[in-house]
Amino acid sequence: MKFRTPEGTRDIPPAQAEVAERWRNTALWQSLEAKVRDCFARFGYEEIRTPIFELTELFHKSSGETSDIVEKEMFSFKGRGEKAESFSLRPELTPGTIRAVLEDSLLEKKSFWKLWYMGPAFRGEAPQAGRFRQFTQLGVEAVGSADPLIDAETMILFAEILKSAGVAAWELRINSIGCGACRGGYREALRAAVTPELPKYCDNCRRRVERNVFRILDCKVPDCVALSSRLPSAIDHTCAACRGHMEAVEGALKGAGTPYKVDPRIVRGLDYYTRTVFEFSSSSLGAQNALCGGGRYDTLVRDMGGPDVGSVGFAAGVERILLAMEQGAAAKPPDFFAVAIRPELRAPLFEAVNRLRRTGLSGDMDFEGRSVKSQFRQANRSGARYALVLGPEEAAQGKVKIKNMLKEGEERAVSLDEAAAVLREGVRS
RNA sequence: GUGGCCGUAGCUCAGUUGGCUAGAGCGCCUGGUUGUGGCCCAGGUUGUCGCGGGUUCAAGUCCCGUCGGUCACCCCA
Repeated sequence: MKFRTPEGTRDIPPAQAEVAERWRNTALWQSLEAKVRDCFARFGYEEIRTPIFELTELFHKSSGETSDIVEKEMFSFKGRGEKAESFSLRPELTPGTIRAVLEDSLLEKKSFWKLWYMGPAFRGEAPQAGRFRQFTQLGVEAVGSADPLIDAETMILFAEILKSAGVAAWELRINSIGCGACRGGYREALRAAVTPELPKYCDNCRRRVERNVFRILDCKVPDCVALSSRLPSAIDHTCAACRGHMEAVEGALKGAGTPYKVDPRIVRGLDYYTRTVFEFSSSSLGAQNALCGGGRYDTLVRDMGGPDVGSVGFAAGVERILLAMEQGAAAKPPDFFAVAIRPELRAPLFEAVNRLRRTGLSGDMDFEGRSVKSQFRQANRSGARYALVLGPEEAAQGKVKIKNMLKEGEERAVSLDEAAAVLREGVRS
C-alpha cells in the first residue's frame, strides 16, 4: 500500500467497514455528536466555529511561551506573499475562541456568553493509546462571569455529557491555584520549600523551579512525587476571596450531586488558568487517561486586549470519550432495498426507487448488476425491513411487490402509489 | 526524542530444531432455486510472508539494516 494516513492520524470509515477499533466509525461519532449537542442546548450553550489555523503568535500569547504545547508541539507554516506571517494549526481551541469573541465584538452585544465548540486540533507529539496528532476537541467557554456557580456548571455539564454518552468509569478532581493576588505568594512559598532539596528532584523539575514551579506538583517521577507531597499546597496559600470561591464551587457540585475530589496536584499545563482548575479522567483509558481538562481564566481576555472579565471553560477529547464508552452504535438501516428480477427492469426500478425517496423514505438498490439471489442477500445485509421487488409480472400490471424481510413469506403486490404508504406505515410500527 | 513489543490473505491469526506447491477460521463470490435473503451444503477467490541486503544446497523462519505500526516515558484531550 503506497499511501497511508500521516503518523498519528486516523480515518473514520462507515460502521460497515467493521474496523478493529470500535470507535472508528462514523455511526458512533454521529450518535455521540447528537448527544453532546443536546447536552449543550439543555445547558444554554451556543455553538461557535473558528478556523483550524491561526497566527502562531496568538498561541504564544495565550497558551504561554513555556507550555510544552507551544514550545515543541505545534505544526507551524509560513503564509504566502510579502508578509509571510507564521501560522499554526490550532493545538487547542480556547485561544481562537477568545480571539473570535473579541474580533466579533461579542461582549459589546451581550456581556456574558456561554459558547461551545467541537472540532479538530493538532499537536506534534509521539502518538500513543488515546493520543493523536490530529484529534477532536469539544469544549465550552463561559466568557464574562466570575461567578463560582458557572465554574460548577461547566463541570456538571461535562458529567452530563459522560452520562449521556454512557461513560461510567470517570473521576473528577478539582483544585484552586489562586488568583493574581495570592499566586505570587504561593510561588515564592513553593520555591522556598523546594530549593533546599533541589538536588533530589529530577532534571525536569530542577528546570521547572525557575520557569514554572507549579509544574513540579504534577511531575510523575516517583521520587519527585514523594518529595512534592510534602510541599505546601495551593489551597493553604490562597487568599480569602479565592478560598470563598472554591467553597462556593464545591457547594454547587455537592448540590448537583456531582462527585469530585480535591486534588492539590492538579496544576494544568497551560499558563492562563486562575483559581479553579479541574480534570476528568477515566480508568478505562490507559496511560493517557484525561478525558477533559479545564478551569477558570480570569486574566486571559484582558491579556488578549479585551475587557477585564472572568471566564471559565473546559476542553475534552472526543476520541477519548469514544474510547471510554463501551457501547457501540450501528448505522441506521434503509427503509427498503429494491430488487430487479430482470436486468432490463433496472431502469424502471431506479425510477421507482427515486419516487419513493422523494416521499421521504430511504432506500437503495443494486448498482453492480448482481444476480437476483445476490440482490436479496444485499437487501438482507442492508438491514432494510422491506424488499421492493420488480419482475415481469409486476411490471405488466404496473405494480411492485413488497416483501417483509423480517417475516417469512409475507409478500404483497401493490401499485407504486400505494407502496409509499404501505412502506411508511410498516416502518413506523 | 528515547525504550519495549509487533509486521504472513479483506479481517483475526497459525506456521515446529531453517526443508516439498505458504495454511486455518471468518468474510467475500458463484451455484444448489425460470423470480426470493438469513440456516445448511458444494465449489471458488485473494499473498511483493513490510522493504533491502546477508548467511545457506535451501529463509516466512537465522543475522544486519531500514520503514511502518503499537505501547510506554514526557506531556496532555
